[in-house]
Amino acid sequence: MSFRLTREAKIFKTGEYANIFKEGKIVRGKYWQVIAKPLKTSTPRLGLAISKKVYRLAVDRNRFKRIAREVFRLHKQHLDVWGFVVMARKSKPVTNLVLSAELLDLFKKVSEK
RNA sequence: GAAGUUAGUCGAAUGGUCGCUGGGAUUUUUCUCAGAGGAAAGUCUGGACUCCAUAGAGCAAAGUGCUAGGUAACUCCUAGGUAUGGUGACAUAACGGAAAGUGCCACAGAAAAUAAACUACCCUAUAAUAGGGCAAAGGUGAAAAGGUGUGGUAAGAGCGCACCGCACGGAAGGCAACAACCGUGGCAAGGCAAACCCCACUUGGAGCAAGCUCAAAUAGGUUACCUAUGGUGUGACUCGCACAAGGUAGCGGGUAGAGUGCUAAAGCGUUUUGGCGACAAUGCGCGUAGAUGAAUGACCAUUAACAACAGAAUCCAGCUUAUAGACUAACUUCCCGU
Repeated sequence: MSFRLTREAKIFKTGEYANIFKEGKIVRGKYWQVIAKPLKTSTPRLGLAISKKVYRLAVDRNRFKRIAREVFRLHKQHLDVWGFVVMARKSKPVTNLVLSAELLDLFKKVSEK
């Protein structure tokens, strides 16, 4: 069992993003918003779309990206094979633990929907 | 000891587990090395680099504006001058020109400028006013044609004189800006040039998504050959001439995409020498992120503290702004003790 986050597990192509945005299911939380769609690949895949409009500072955006990657990496064994695009939502600052807990919850919710 | 001024340093550390990006080794999954900042920020200057343009000169536009130096270069830095602020260490400065011209100067005030005369003061005539003299006193304002004293006068006034200030001329000294000092002048019609403007000097444009290389699919261009003793047009017909369609192969342009530019650099540390200094020369050592839907992280433990501002995107030099806390050196003022 590997916790590695390889290139196959990331979304790179513009077309793939557009496809998920167009046809995916949306789940909103307090701090996150996840858009997801089933895939035919062997593993689930992660894409990040943290807007400059939501968090102006690069430091804040990096923090959200890292948390999203970390949560995905540690739990992708238990996730369904979907493409997940993660977006941040504007909120008051909270601890990393709260953020990770909510994101994991959203990952599970979106595939049950 | 307290309060400050200036210059500078650090910006949590160590260990463990799970990861990320790049290089190297091994050759197929392991090992090993490296991996954000003092501002990486704002994109405000100046360069390197790339492409385009370019005979030369000027206009326009923009910028700069005390002096000398430093630098690849600058609107930067250093040293000095002057002015202003501070008891002081020090700090600050768009610091050329207002007798080239234009414009503006709110309110208040008699008057905001070719000066003028409201309340006053003085003289003459007459009564309540007129004519003349004057700018000392009052009041307004950010600003009203030097200040104090003394002589002088009808009252006054640089009208005369002394000191201070100012302007002009000379001038020790200084590379220079400037200026010790000496003399002359009774002394000037304000301010604003980060208002237009004048003077002097500087500047070609665009930027790494610059640019260079490779290069699918589709469409289109072009060349050759084939279908072909074919088709269409011209024509009564034949020859001839012109044109089109399909296929195959080649050529060049070029989109997606990929590579390159891409990190060794006006580099960092240090020795000696020159210089007040910015800095320069010299020897020795080091070899230091390079992503591209974008790495440098998460969790746990210990350290008295769980920490600010904040995340590289072609690279340098600077400027500006943000910054919890900790520390160093020199200097200043005040207080206490010897």
